[in-house]
Amino acid sequence: MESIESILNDDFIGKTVTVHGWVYRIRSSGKITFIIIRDSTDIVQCVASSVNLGDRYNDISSLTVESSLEVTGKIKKDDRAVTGYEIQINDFKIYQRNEFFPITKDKSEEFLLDNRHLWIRSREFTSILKIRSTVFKAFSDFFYKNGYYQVQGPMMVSTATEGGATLFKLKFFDDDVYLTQSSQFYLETMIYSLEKVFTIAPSFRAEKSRTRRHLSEYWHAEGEAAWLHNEDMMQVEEKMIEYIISEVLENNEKDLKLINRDISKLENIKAPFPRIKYRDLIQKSKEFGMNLKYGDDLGADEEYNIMIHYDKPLFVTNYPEELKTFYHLPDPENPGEILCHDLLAPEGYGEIIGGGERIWKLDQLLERMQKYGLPEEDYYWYIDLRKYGSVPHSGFGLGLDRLVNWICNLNNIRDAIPYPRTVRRIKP
RNA sequence: GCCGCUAUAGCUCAGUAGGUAGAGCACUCGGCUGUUAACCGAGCGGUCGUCGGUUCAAACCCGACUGGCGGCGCCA
Repeated sequence: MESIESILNDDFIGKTVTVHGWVYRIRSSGKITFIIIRDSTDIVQCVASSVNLGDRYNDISSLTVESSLEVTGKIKKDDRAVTGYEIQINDFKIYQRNEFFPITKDKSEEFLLDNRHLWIRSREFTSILKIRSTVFKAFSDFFYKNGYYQVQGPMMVSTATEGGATLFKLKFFDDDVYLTQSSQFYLETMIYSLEKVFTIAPSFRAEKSRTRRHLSEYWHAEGEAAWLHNEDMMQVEEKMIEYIISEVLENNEKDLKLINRDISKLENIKAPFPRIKYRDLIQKSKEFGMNLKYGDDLGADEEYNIMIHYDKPLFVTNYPEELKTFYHLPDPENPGEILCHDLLAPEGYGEIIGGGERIWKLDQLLERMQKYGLPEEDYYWYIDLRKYGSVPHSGFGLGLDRLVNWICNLNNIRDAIPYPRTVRRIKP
């Protein structure tokens, strides 16, 4: 048995091969039928003729799209075939003869989402999922290569990380628990032994967001490292993004072409990435056609207006403390600012990473928690980390689906994940 | 939470100053030995999202509800 990709070259001309897969297209003209067969690697045109197959010809010429089969035949080079070669069928085995496949050439967004379990077989989706696979692998590989350990936190938690309003609540025996929004705090507990850790885990946000860059369940890649400061962490992240993209370029060139991605834009993504302080960005906002004042948060429109001017990702640092949550370390040199960073992706995509240096001194953390009205009892274990051998440390959270969305230049984050969960979509 | 758009055949869509519902694709049958989401002929296919209102008459006008899509806020 050969993969389709492996037989599409001149070495196989004249040889007899067997491939198996699914009917991608089928066209019949009486005594000759063209069947395009698809497997996970590629597609190939196969020719069935009544002269070769005799009585069995009708069995194969009447097949329907997505029926599964195995064919054996000799390979011929032919420019008329979609991938340049074709198989002259002289034997075949049908595994399943389908009723008609529901997805045809006309398709609405809603229909395709309802039939996502079938739509993911499409060539575009297959390529996106291959790229996504590379992104996940490259993320892990990068951190393994840099001495990080992979760890896992719980998905069911009793406290919020970001804020109270966006948690999914569920019953846990007699108690209420929440689905995690971030594994950050649990990663922080592990740096005191492992020093450098990362995780890939789902995070859940009950925000009723109706946008093309939000999911209710998304894949969160997080890292946390002892002894690193904000700038150190940014250097790790830019190398990580550069590595992931270089791996995609190396392993998925065919897939990027199939989805019509402009590869030169990705080839340009090399560290270091530019950095700008929030207050400088506010000053510069007029150049980007906006009139922002200090204290304004960067919304989707602002990120877009900024990032269409950059061809590399951009770090925005030193946000005012009011714009971010309680655990960020205040900048001793710039009162009112914190040592944090967001990474905005180019081509208008916007935020893909949020990170920064964490407060590591006990009194400072308690003071900030009080300001935010957070109950110390619920966070006793997080507070304990500042009592026993506390050290400076930094971390980040990356939205892997957002990264895939950008790398594939997709229009909607839904198409960066096989089964998107949004406020309006829980099936299939 | 707020704003906008949308719902007609299995799928994509048209439809009318309010008067018995239409095309393409898919499917079935027939034809075709070089197709490229083939082509030609015939057939099959609808309680026009649901409920209510206006009217002699509603897919069409009005209201409510439900599903879906997009935008904002929030974030990754």
